[in-house]
Amino acid sequence: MSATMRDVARAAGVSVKTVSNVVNDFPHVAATTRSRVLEAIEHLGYQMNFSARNLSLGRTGMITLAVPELSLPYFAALSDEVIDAASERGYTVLIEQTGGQRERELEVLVSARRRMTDGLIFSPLALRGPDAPTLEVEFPVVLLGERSLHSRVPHVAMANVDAARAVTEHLLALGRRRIALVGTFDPQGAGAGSLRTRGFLEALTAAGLEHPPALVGPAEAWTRTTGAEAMRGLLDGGEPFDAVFALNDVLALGAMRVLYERDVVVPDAVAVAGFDDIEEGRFARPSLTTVAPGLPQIARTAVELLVERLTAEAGAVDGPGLEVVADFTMQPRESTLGRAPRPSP
Amino acid sequence: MSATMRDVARAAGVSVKTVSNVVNDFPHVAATTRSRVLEAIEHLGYQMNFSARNLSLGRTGMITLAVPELSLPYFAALSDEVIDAASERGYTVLIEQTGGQRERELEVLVSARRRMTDGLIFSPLALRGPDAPTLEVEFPVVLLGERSLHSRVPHVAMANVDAARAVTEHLLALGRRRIALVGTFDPQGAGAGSLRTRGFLEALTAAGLEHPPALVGPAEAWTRTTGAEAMRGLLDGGEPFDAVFALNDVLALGAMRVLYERDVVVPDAVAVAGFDDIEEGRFARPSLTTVAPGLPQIARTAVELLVERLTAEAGAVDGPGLEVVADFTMQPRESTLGRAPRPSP
DNA sequence: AAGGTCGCGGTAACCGGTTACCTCGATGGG
DNA sequence: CCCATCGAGGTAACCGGTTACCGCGACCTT
Repeated sequence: MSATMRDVARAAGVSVKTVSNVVNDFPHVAATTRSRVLEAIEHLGYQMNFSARNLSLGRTGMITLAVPELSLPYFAALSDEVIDAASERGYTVLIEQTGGQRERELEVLVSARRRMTDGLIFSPLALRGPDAPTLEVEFPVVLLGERSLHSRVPHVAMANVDAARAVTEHLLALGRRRIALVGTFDPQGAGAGSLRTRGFLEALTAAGLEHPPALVGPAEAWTRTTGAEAMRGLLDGGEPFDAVFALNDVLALGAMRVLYERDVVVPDAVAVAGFDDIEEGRFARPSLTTVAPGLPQIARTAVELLVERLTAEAGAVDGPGLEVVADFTMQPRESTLGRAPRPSP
Repeated sequence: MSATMRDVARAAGVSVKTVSNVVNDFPHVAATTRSRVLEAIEHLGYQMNFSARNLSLGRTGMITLAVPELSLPYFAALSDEVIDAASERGYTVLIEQTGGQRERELEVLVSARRRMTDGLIFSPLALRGPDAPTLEVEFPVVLLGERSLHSRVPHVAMANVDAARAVTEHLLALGRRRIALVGTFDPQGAGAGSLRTRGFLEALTAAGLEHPPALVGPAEAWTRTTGAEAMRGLLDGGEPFDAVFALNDVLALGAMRVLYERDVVVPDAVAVAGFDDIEEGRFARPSLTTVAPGLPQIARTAVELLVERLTAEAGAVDGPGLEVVADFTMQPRESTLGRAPRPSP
């Protein structure tokens, strides 16, 4: 079908080695030879066969990014950033959707598809401590999430506890005292939700407050729909509250929608805060107070760490469970502060 | 490093052909032989080398999906669906972001990275009629968009004109007469925006109305931010309007945000409608009237058409510029209808 | 002028699968 | 009882790159 390196070599009157030297920008090629080869390539419309190169080199130049679901804005934004960062380093990204299901998350680690790539950036949702040994695989892995899941694999983490505490302190500083939590209440776990819940409880405790169990709107999956359901449950439960901390932004947006439907004014009656700083929140009505977890930094760091391991000399030993924690930034907006006063014209 | 097929063959006391027969589920393998091979595979922890298989087969089992940007909700949802549909057919998806820039869109067609995959599902934004010849490539391509761009490549299109006419008719039926357009006004072009604009103008014309040029809020890129800017321009322009048709949902959401900031009540003073039916619109305040372009159908059809071409016998000639148009559905919501009356308890 | 060095490029083995072609033994029909 | 047929599995060429190793001429050194 299409031309091979041998064809090019023949056409240019050189050997395949020389052609290879040219296409790979090797130094020792005479200028005249180089141009002769390039001309032959142009003439024949030669395109390198990547499967052959990959087989020869023993690597593919691709990495897998495993996320729960692309239609969740946070993961779409994450993928966007990872693709760009990887692209800058010459890597191509293959996205795997796990749906946040434990079974599918485990499969990502062993699937045939994974073997087409050199390494894995993994954002697990359902994996628990006991699954840690499964992460002991023979290819480089970088985890997005806390080290608590596994101590020997590099992690890029958010400051979940600190950021959640900051958000909660923000609500407390505004005088809110009965803060409902939207999301799974599981302060003992190791996932992002558990850590954010811990930060939330820490802030309450520091303020001398307790958290009544009735002020939890449970949401297993983190979507707008489950956020809405959780809020309906809270409102129907009858326990009064003057603020809501949702474990992420889509939950918060789902909750805000229900508050609107039930004529509960935000933030006058109930202040709402989320987590993630997805763009949607900036344009919501009211705009959503949240915390930016440093997504660009997270994506770039993850790619850097992975590429570092991919290109490491055989002798290079990776450090003892490296963990990078990204910087976070509070984003106070209308859903807690209220609407900015309109300048009178 | 890791075991090869030859190692497995040796361990099982058979030939590589037999191992290959086993792993590929060939029929003529005796049960005892099969189990012996499987045992050896298990024992050695054998994993197939995909680069070698790909080289041998001349295909990779991967397809490229080229979209403008993953952080745009519509394309995130599209990617989600395409990945799942491809996965069901045994294909892996590699996502390429073009940023909607013509240069990068053209590069997708020739880039080294593309050559790692067997085919391309392409959602171009900036390509124009003159670029059509570039689409004449030697690998299968399925375009998302109208056939107008190129007649010999299969297309999966939305009913852009009809759907936009339907949305506009909906606004007209509600008594709105001065409808602003948010997005690029270019009824002559071939892109989605132009087609939607045509449908919009058709509906106006049919109602005996003209469209004053002042009622255009231009937005080159289709994002919340540009939608907001366009709306500011419209409001500052002073030309009164009682409705807005935004060429897609994120534009509409950006516009609604500005209407809120300027104390313009939606839909009482201005009704707003979008296009795409992204989930965000269902949870917006007010919820966004829009039209669902049949995204799942589009994604599945595109994958089907591409896979069909990838697996086609050499003799199979593809039809003369196949075009599939997905079904659309109006989604009237609060941004045009107003808030549903609360049932009194 | 002989030997050394360096730049340039050729030859062929190798990466790890797939598969055309072939062999061999068992079964069955005449 | 012999040969045709068929199922099972072996052998080796091939996919198209990379690269270790080697040869050769030109220029430099002393």
